[in-house]
Amino acid sequence: MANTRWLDDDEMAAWTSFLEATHRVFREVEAQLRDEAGLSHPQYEVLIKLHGAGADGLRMTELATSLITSKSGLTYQVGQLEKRGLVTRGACPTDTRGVTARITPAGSEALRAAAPGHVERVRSVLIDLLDREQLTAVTDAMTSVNTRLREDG
Amino acid sequence: MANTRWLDDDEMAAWTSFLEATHRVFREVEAQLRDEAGLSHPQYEVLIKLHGAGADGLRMTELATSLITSKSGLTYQVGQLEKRGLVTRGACPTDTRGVTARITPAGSEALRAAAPGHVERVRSVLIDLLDREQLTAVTDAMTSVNTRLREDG
DNA sequence: ACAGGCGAGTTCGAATTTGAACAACGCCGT
DNA sequence: ACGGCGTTGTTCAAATTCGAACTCGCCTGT
Repeated sequence: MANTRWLDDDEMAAWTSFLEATHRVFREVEAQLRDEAGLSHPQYEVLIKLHGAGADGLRMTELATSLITSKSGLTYQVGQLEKRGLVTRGACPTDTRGVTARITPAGSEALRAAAPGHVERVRSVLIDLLDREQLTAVTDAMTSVNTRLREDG
Repeated sequence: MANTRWLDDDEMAAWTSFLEATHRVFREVEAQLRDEAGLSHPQYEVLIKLHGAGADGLRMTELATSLITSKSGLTYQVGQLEKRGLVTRGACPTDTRGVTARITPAGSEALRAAAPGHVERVRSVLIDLLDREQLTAVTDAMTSVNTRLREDG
């Protein structure tokens, strides 16, 4: 193996600032959702995806892939949401093995109730702290990362 | 309460790309550390901080604050590292209540062993995917976020 | 039609995380 | 010196997370 290409000052600054920011942002967002909406962030993300999917719902694997989470973790979270009546599980029409998750009216309502506080917190810990130039720069950089990482899976 | 200031397209793009990227990046980094170094990312972060602190070590609370983690979580992780001989806990000279954590030679060695693979993965999932301009833009934006969020803590 | 390989979801056990409660101590004003 | 309050670090129970193993159904080649 080749010698390690250590991070130079700029690279290290990028990594450490990224690390700190993500920890801070997620801590804040998770606290807000738990305290004000009674939802964990993973649960909120599930509801958002299912809401966007409409009446057809989504297969468990599609959901896990798009949320970048483990299959077992998703099974657990969907189970929790199902217990609370925010989500239903149904058979998949085209695949006997498949499970289709759908959001319920109660789930949509929970989302409607949670969204304002959530958005406000997202603003206060990230969006509103950046000017327009920084905002598009972040989007640009993160999109680059996502595009590359989607490829080799 | 005022009407919610919903996110416009650019703002939403920033948030969703940030969300996806952080999930992907952390998933990759954690997998690398677990598989190749037998360390969790939180543990690696503890070792890094203690390594940087030198022989004086760090108080538990200082450590928790700088890692942006909960006190109880840190107690657990330091306990794990202590079991494995990578860290020691000692009384704090200036405060009877205090506990000072220090990295051991074995801990430094574990860090030396883990670092190359870790850095390589950090490069491959983030640093090397950005050009110099994007790199500084990310640092700039994340530093803004950190500076603001450190204030009202 | 059938075997082998692959994919879908769940289950399982172990490890981890969190906030709240707790015991002990420092610090400040009186 | 002392009472009261904020801190420090740990403990606790409960919830969550992960990967590996597993079951069962799809699908391709022969």
